Amino acid sequence: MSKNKNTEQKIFEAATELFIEKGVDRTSVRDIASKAGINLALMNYYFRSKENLFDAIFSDLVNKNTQDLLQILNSDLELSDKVKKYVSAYIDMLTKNPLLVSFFMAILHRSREKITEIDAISNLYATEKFTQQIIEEGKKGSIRKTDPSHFFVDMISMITFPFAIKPLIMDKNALDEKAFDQFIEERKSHITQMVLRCIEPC
Amino acid sequence: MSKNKNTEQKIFEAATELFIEKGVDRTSVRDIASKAGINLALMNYYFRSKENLFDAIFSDLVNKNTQDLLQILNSDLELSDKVKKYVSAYIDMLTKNPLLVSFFMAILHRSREKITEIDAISNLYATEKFTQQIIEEGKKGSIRKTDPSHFFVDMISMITFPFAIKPLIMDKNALDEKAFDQFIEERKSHITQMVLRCIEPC
DNA sequence: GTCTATAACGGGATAGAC
DNA sequence: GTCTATCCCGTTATAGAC
Repeated sequence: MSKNKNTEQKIFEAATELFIEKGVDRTSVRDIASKAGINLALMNYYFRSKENLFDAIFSDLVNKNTQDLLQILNSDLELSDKVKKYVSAYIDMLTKNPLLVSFFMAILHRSREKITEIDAISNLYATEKFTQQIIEEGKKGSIRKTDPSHFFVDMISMITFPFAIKPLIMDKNALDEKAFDQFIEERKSHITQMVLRCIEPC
Repeated sequence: MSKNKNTEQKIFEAATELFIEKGVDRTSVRDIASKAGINLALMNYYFRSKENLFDAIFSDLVNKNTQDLLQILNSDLELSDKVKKYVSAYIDMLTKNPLLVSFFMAILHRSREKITEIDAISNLYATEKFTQQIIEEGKKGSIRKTDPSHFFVDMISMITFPFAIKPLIMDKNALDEKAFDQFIEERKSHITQMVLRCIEPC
């Protein structure tokens, strides 16, 4: 945006947008150079290759968009407040970046061999505190005994998957962009109530 | 497999496997021809282009793998039996084709502009009968009043999403293939119980 | 650091013989 | 129908001048 950004940053940002929008394999380095307003040789000067640039971008995207969410999970909040806040913050983040899930899924298919070697990925599931909380409250009896793995998978499935299939949901229910956002907004309380109801003590 | 298969079929099957395994954009027509044991010119003789071949394959994959599931949803089964059977059949299908969700998600990112123009896609949500059932049972009071759109999205999210993030689940929980299948198998009853519990009358 | 020019390759698609 | 040969284009990456 600003003219004062250095070249490396301009390349990085242009590539980020294009990768998310068109996909890595359908974005050429010429596209990137053109969007960044520089020559394509500079791309190779700053990043050694397209794949290298992609690795950097992907790690950055993961880091940037998961820090706040992780902080919530590992906070000292009471469980139901934590779930409510997590669901809401997650959905807000994805609403601001509506293609992020879809892009991430595409990468998970494209690069599944190397995906777990990316350092930033462990950020996605550094949920020890949250896990412990569920186990301990289960022991205390304040919630039903719950498998934290399934519980976590349930939550992120219901939060993120609708973004991945957004075009299908819009088509099926004849929604425009605004109505889709409304549908997603409804899911905040829907998901929260749902997962909390299922761990209520018997 | 059999030597008697005609060429068109051999191309179709080779391409299907490669597309699912490596992704459409990372599969070349030379890869396809080689795997099918024919020359690449034949690919263009039978299908006009790679993109055309892909369209045919994608529609076929959707049709082939959703018919049984749709039949369950639109059957006369009682709601809780229907959900149980649907969840189980869906998970069985995906367990047999473990890359299908991931591939489908990648396509949903790659081809999201044209995805809803594909005829076979409407198969995915021809769920009128199921929808009606939820509304009517809600009115009768045999279940809680439930928004069928959210209910359906919840179900397919919890069923399918774990397959899309399989490498992450395996890494986080230190699972091998067998343990992952076990985790998925557990989800059959887990998901069924969860969604049914949430529509129990108040 | 930034550019132009180009190398080196692989891609999809087609012509034309058989 | 099936093949070989080839076209033509876009791709990533690099060499080398400034």
